[in-house]
Amino acid sequence: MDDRPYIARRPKRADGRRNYDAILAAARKAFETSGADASLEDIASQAGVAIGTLYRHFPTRASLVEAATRDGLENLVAHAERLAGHPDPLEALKEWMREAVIHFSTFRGLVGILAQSMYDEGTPSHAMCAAMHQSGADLLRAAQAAGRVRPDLTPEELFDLLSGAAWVREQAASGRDGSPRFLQLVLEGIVAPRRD
Amino acid sequence: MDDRPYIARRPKRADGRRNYDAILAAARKAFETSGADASLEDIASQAGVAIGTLYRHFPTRASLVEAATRDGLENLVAHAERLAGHPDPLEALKEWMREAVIHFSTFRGLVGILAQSMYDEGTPSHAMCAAMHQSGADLLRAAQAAGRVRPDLTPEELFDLLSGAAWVREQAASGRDGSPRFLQLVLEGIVAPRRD
DNA sequence: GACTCAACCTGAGGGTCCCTCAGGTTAGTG
DNA sequence: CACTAACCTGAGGGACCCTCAGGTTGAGTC
Repeated sequence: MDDRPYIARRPKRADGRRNYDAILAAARKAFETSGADASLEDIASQAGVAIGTLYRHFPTRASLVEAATRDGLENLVAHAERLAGHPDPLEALKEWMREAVIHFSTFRGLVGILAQSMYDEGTPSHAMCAAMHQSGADLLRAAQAAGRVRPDLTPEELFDLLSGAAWVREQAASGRDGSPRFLQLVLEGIVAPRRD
Repeated sequence: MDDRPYIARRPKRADGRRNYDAILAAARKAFETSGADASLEDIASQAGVAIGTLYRHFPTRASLVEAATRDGLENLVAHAERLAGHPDPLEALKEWMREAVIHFSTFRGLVGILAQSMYDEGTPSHAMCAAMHQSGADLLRAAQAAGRVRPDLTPEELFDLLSGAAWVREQAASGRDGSPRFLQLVLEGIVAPRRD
């Protein structure tokens, strides 16, 4: 009947809100150190709460991930709006992409979830991803209109490049990090070819 | 004492070889449909063998993955050697990269394992990855020597690009597949800039 | 302050998967 | 045919997942 994705809402009762916040804090910490497949039972016990309580507030792992990353992605969208008026649309796009890659690789496994959510409605993070898609597409279009980015690049391709860069960054989290270089190469690859 | 990675060897006794092969065949099928984290117990039962037998031949999941993908990666290295004499070194590099991306994304989760193995000795797939690294580096160097690829690109960066492309391909396995386009963009991005 | 009840919490428990290991079986050799 | 190293089995303990029956409590109402 109602197959909309479950988006965790901050509950109404005081004890509910307390636990919700504690779980979220524990989850952020656990995701950071163990990746998106951190043990939910560990998170619950770290939050000082029984496992059933965690499931009450966050019925799926995806809904917990969504709640844990919502702020960061909201900031990303907000930043895109600020950048919309930038005098140099290519520079604006580049800066946004750099920031996006960092957010996408906040913890191991996140970029996979986001890539999944991007085109799969019925996923908790889909709404946020759609908003980001919009932001990225706008910045891209502006840079293309100014003739600064190859005109055949689509927003979907842009996000593939972004996701790839974020994945490389997340892989390299421990050790050699080639991701700034990766994005650099990608960026240099998508600028409009100079006129002959 | 001996912390070399465990590489599965084809066993000596006839029953051992039979089971080894059956497990490998079942594993290939399971990885293909369920990804690298397919259930080992399913694989064992699919092979008509008890779980202990699977662990006897393949003490770790990584060793099973290594055995299941060894052939494909060996082919990739062999292909590189054949391409070494290609008249157009850029075309040779491109073709090899296209093939590499396909092999890296044989099943979901493989490219992550390979990226891990690339710089982590003590991993079953490390030997194969090192060989591939060599192959790729040779083709890259040749294309650079011919002035066809930007000279500042390192082999490590090449493999980051390849892995990123493979990851995007593996993500999109079900549905929209942007991977040929991804690699295309990358390839166009790394060619040497035309002289002014 | 007592009452009410929806919201909330708990943790036992059944399911899946991981990996180990003690004990039984068998292929191949002399 | 006897011997043994190689091989096989599957029970079992541990981690994690997720559900649900039953108990507790915050907050509104009188």
